[in-house]
Amino acid sequence: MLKENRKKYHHGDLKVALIEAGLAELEEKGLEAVSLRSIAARVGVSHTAPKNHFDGLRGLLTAMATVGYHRHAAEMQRGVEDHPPGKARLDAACNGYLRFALENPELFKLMFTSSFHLAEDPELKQAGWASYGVLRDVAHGLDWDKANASGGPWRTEWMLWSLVHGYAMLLIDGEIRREDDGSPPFRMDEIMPDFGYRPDVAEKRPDPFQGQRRIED
Amino acid sequence: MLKENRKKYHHGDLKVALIEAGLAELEEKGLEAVSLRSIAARVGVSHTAPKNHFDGLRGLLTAMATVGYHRHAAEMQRGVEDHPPGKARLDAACNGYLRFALENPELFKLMFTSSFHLAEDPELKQAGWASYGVLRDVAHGLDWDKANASGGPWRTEWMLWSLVHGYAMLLIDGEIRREDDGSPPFRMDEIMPDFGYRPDVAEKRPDPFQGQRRIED
DNA sequence: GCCTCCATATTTCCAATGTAAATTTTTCTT
DNA sequence: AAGAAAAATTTACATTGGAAATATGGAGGC
Repeated sequence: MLKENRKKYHHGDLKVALIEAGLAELEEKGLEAVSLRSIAARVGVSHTAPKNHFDGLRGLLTAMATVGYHRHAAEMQRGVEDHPPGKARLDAACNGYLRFALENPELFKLMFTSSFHLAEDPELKQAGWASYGVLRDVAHGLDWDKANASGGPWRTEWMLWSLVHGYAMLLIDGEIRREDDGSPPFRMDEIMPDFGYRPDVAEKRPDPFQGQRRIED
Repeated sequence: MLKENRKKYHHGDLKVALIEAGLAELEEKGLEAVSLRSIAARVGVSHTAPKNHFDGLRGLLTAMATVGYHRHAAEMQRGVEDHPPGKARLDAACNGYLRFALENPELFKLMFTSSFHLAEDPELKQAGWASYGVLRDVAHGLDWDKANASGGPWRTEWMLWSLVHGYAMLLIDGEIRREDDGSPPFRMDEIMPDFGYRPDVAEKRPDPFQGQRRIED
């Protein structure tokens, strides 16, 4: 998937090996503790070997974040397909969003902290758009703000995204936590307001990405 | 305010001087680029001088984050006092939340990234609670989820906090942005749903902080 | 006023990190 | 087979956070 055209050099597929090792180090040690040298050592190459494949540490983290967005999108999509359009599908997608964030907290923080990666990287941007696109698709037709329609066509999308994202962030960082243990996993409907599904507005909104959205490159 | 009892040693008030220098460096260079050495150099002391006042870099960042929470709470409170309880007051507090985040993005990220500071620091926790308390107070009596009342007594608070916090995070990181420039500042009511104010439920909810909330120490 | 004590700050040193440059090794092309 | 190109290593360097030993200067007792 991320493999290069040429097959076997000294290492074989150092690029993907570094990404995988980086992802492992990331969740083991945390975002602030990952280092180029430890990732390289994990793969068994010298600490300057990654330079042939990535633009420094930031470049490697960018590639890792890109993989993160792909998995993020897949995790949302997982629950979506089992439900018809409407509230159930929205819940499924949001629970996927939360599930990914809580199971991959360091990767999630990496994805959404632009100072750690190269935010202008085309592949990263595309993967991010694709991930947002999943959420956007399930929000399509859901109207949260019937009573107050000002604020532009993306208002509901932004509101929904803000809600899920903020909940994920506050949970990851420990700002929101349950007192009692043995509790069930956090789910989106714990804080989700009552949405209405209005098929009559389902076709009225423009696509801000204009077909640029796709998972695979 | 944060000044110590003793007044003038070699430097005078190195502790607060370091915090102020740290806050300046933070917004100038960004969260990932601040260093103990550069902060110490800015004040004009050796790079190990901070060790007498803080537990390493993490300790200094913790003190900076604590100041950040105080300012955050003050910024929210600023708009609150001009409005009566209800939607207007809520909007004012949330706009304060957003304003602070957008004007102090690096400090905001520091506050809400536990891997950068010492999350168990008592002063930090207290300041964080105080900040949340402002938001909680304006949410008191607002009922967002009339139709669906499951999820515990903090459901509306968590929902509101998630919404504001997620919007702030996505704006700071550039995930949400306007296409056209010369645009007005982001405000919360752009994504805020229609709240209802119900004085009849205003006294029913327990205080999870039980009086621990206070701005000044 | 002098002297001791101790908080404060400095100097020195060290390991770890990211990056650059030059060099070596391996693979590909012709 | 030979030269070119790619991949990886070696060496070097500046910066960082932190530890340890040392110096400094004010506070309080006499």
